Amino acid sequence: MKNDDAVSALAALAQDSRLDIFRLLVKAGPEGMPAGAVTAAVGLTPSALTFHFDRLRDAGLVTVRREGRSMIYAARFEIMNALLGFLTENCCQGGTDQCAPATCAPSKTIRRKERVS
Amino acid sequence: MKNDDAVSALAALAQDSRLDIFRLLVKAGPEGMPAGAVTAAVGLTPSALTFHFDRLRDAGLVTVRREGRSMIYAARFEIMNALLGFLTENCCQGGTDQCAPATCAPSKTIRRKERVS
DNA sequence: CTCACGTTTCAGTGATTATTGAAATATTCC
DNA sequence: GGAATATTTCAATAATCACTGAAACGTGAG
Repeated sequence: MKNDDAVSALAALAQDSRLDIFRLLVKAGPEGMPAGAVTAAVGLTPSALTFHFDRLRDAGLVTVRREGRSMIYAARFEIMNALLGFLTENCCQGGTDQCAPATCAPSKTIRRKERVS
Repeated sequence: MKNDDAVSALAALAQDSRLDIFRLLVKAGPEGMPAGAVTAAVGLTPSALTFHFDRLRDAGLVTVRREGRSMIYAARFEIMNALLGFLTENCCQGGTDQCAPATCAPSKTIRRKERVS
């Protein structure tokens, strides 16, 4: 992942509603979910949603496909993964073990106290 | 790390010059480096630099201290770490192993030629 | 004290962002 | 075909952003 790609991915996630939207899509898994369901969940107008989806899509973080009259959006985990890789590399070049590897696999095993939603 | 903190950290890094600046500070290590050195490296005016430093500082990603007439900026690795943790958690909740843990520990093995001091 | 240095503060500017509401588009059902 | 549903497109608007240049501030040197 190049510098520019990282910047657009970061920019795509650097907004309240958009981060919410992406988290929803991550929870929805590779199948994705229809735009309407996201609209209902985050409480924005449909056109505002389209605006945010476009930005996420430009950054490569989501895909979209039509299914009947619905548009199904889905997270692209590979890109999110690439972003994490980029950040980890750029965070850890100090060489002084500042970034513990433990930080990066808390999803299933370790449960932190900072569970906020 | 809360949702809002993540958004400001992401926003702080979601900009070309600022990402460059932060990477420089990461390379500089916990000691940090004076604002002037950063100015010279990224080619912006001093006031533009102050603008970006402020944003990074608001997000908690850097600290600053005075040393003589210089202001020494340094990356806060703990915050970057917290951001990575937040993103990893929010990327991996799909439960389907989409985010391999392998992505997260490339720091020590690979050494680049970009040794600058 | 005065000067030079390194950096910040401030006012101003053009570009981008998030949002709204109305109209247009695509699809299914009757 | 016509109505209903799901979503996008478009124009407009207020807020925020990145940047510039001039002035101010704090610090050390002579």
